[in-house]
Amino acid sequence: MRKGSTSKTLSIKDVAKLAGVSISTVSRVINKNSGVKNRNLSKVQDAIKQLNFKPSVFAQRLATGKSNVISLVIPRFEGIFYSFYVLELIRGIGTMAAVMNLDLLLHLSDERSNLNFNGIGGVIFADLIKNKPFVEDAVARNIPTVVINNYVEDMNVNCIAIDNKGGAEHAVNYLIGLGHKKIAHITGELFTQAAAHRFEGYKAALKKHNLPLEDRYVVKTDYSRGQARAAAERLLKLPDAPTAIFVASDSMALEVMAVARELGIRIPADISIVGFDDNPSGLYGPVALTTVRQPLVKMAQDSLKELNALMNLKKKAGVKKVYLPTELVVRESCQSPQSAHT
Amino acid sequence: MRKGSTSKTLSIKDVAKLAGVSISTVSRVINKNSGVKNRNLSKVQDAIKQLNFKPSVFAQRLATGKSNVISLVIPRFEGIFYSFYVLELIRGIGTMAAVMNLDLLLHLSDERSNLNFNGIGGVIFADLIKNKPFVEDAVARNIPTVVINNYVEDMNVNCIAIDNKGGAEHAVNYLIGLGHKKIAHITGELFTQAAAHRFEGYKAALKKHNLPLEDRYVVKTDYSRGQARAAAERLLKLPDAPTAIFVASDSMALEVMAVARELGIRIPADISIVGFDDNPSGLYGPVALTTVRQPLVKMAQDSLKELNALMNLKKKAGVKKVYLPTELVVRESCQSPQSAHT
DNA sequence: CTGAAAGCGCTAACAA
DNA sequence: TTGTTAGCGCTTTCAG
Repeated sequence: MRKGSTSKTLSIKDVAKLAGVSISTVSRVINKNSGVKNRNLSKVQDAIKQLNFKPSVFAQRLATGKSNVISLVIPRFEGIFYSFYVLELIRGIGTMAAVMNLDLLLHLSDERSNLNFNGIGGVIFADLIKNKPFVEDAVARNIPTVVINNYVEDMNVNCIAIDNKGGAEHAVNYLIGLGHKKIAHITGELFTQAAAHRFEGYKAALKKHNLPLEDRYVVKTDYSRGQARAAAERLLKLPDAPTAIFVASDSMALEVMAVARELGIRIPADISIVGFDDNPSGLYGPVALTTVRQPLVKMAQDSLKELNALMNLKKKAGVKKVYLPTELVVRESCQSPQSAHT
Repeated sequence: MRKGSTSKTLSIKDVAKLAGVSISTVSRVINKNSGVKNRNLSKVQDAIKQLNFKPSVFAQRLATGKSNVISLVIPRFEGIFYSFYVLELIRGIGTMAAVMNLDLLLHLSDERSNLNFNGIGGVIFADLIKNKPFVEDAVARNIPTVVINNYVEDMNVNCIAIDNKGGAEHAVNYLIGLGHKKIAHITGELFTQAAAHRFEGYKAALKKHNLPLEDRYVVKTDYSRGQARAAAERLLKLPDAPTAIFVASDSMALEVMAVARELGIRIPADISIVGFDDNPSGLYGPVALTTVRQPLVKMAQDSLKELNALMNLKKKAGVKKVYLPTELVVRESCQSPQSAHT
């Protein structure tokens, strides 16, 4: 704790002196409290402008016991930063925080982190790879907390998650409806709930239609394009190759499409591909990718609204746990299998 | 300023009471000050552990006048969030901040933002789209400040930038060395310094080798894949099509390669492509992308080191302005033009 | 409508 | 080696 730098801080006192009023009056102006005579109001406003004064949020925090600063905790593991999703999240939350006049602390945590939520107004956990203990800490400290992108069964905490299972199921049902029977799945990092649930959705859809779950049609990856490429090669070269592949992310799906093209396999004539994310990159390329859209920005915004509500509540409210629905975006990368045609 | 939530804060007093010592002793333990008897030391440590106490950084800030919190300011314009670079930056700075025990505030700013640096220990500005006024404010307030990804000529502020011009020049020189004479350039968003400098590097290389700068070989874009696609189509269908294209970002270069492939144009036999970024995505695909590597993570880390140094200085040091060198990564997407062969 | 004064949680002299 | 106390910059009763 012995580091940092000083800045000869301009204080409310300086403003008061310049305006010829007491510090309380200045405080009232800063806080837009009604009940300041117009004459004084403008004197203070002028002084503030002239000095370019901004109040210290630290002092405000201390005096009020209230905090506008919220913390966004993102687990720091390799894979997470290669995902479309983190950036969308940061963007959504960052923008919303600015709108709501909240200060956003960004914490990239790992199991060795020492997060200090003391004085923090609220916390958003994005995913829950190894940081359940931090969530417990935040909850124990009575700090408004919401977990996103992870439906939390075993803790009494608010959460907003994407219905990954439903989305995956929907996608695979769609393929089945098209007539596909040999449907492969390229998973993401299965220790993330999202990837695990997508896998489950895949299995559920197969089961529902009495299609067998075949080991050789499931390839597990870490979400990287490299592993997606390897997975695609493996699947496409199978003697009894699948006629459709459900891929756990768009960026991997794009890689799969690239591999197919290189192998002279036509999309969607020879193979159908469905991704997950609705990453704008999927729109370009020769064949627009059919995918599952997840409301990432909505999740980000909802979490902040929820947090804000919690922060303004006096009493503890019961926790809310929600799944946000996904949407299948049908574009050009799927069709009925050839065999079903000819 | 009237929002936020309270958390009945556990204070140093509670620890003191439980440990049976005075608050100063507790403070000494927290700050690892030597001169606390072992017996008391462990009593306090036990109490801290038992209560799960963490000191309030706000109170610490107020008492010491020093701040561990730094602010990362990123301009919020559409394009910036589609870039590889922002994520790398956040990752680099976020990780480094954790290591250095600094709290990282994330500010997505636009011209209407009202950034309050009062009490902030230091600021990093990533890029400088429309927020020069904020930089001026920070500097005026004597807050340690460093600007990254933008070489600032007209302000007395530290900056660390990538040598975009040199990198671009190097890339184009390489193409020229290979025998190319008809070299096109797809730019990024030219109001970013990076894109502008890359364009300048392109022009400088042409000029140096007495190659004409042809309007029809330069296409301006916003860095998006969509516009890259349009640009590629336009260039590749030109009657007198270029034999090489220098593209201002890897993600756009990948799109260009995709278009070429769709058009039956071989890479690198028919056209050579060079990107910029060293985005790992460039490694996959049928032809690995030759590109210019920019030390983004180093830039992020250096900026934080620099900032930390500034924060620990008592006196103002002279400002440092540096360009970080790039590196041409030769992979498979370039070769001598056909005409020069046959 | 305005000012004086107490206090938020902590640190840093200063005393003891 | 430890405790007492005066602030840090701000908000918020409570008088006036």
